[in-house]
Amino acid sequence: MKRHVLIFGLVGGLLIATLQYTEYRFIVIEHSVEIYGALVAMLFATFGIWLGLRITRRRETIVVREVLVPASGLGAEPGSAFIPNTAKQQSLGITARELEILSLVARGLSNREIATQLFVSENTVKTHCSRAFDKLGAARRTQAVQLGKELGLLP
Amino acid sequence: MKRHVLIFGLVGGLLIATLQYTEYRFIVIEHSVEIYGALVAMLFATFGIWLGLRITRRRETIVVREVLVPASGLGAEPGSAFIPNTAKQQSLGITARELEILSLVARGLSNREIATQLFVSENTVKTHCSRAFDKLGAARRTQAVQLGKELGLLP
DNA sequence: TGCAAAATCATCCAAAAGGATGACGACATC
DNA sequence: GATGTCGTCATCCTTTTGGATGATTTTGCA
Repeated sequence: MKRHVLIFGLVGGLLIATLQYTEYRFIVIEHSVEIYGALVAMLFATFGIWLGLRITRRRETIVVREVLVPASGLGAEPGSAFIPNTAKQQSLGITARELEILSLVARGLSNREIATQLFVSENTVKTHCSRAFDKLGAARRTQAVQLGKELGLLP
Repeated sequence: MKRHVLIFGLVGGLLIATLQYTEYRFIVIEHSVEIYGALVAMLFATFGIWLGLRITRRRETIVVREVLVPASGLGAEPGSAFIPNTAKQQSLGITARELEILSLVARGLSNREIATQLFVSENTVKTHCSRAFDKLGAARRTQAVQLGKELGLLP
């Protein structure tokens, strides 16, 4: 991958150099600038396409998908209950309430639904969400959920 | 495919025209030809790469092999790679593309980020999302992610 | 080669979510 | 009593998401 960029820079520099050199030999021709433009455009277009082909060559993927029958546990591991990472929570300064709301977010509830369920206003939910997102470094609720799961804050 | 060639020609023509036009205004600057060359080169290189990436998108051979696995834990098992529940996916009529976008949603990406990453427009992402949500019976992306995980479609 | 499914893109509109900021009361702690 | 944290709520504004719908293109397959 890095090699390609190198080649790219090389070819670019070479072309520029060639351009500068040939300028003094053929610039006398009328409209040669346009011709230059077209030439360079063609060259780099083909090169770009080639590069695109190169770096995406590994598209021929054979995907073997194994289908498993959902016999017993669907997602829920029997016997092992979720244990929240309280240390991480504290180090991030996430309050219990914020985590509670975060877990409801993770369940796919909207702010309004969460507000109804917790008997608070939607604004309050939004505030908690904002603070939690901020502490997690998330910009969206989906991202917050993902981070929360990665950090062991959510099941 | 034909449209791409058209766009190519159009951009090319436009660039040449612009070149010709600007020539009479800035050609007085020393070494502007080189600058022109570099500019045109850059433009067409990016365009070429884009085109290359576009036309070589997605070419995978999917081999669905039905293997019955003693379904024990569908949750996060350390060391074992995630095996998507293709049966469930098919029964819900969720396409590969939709699932692909769904997995990016689950990673916490916004529609715009997904669009950028997959080289498609934001509208397309939204369409895929809508269809996937519809098939999953989800009203929100967070809910879709949760359902997707419960159904074994997402890791 | 022609059809059907899938993918792509667009527009319009409504709802949800997010950011910034201020405020107020309850409670614990110093 | 002053201070600080937490939970609560609000307003204003912007961005993101979602829904509905239609069109075009690409692709896989019979």
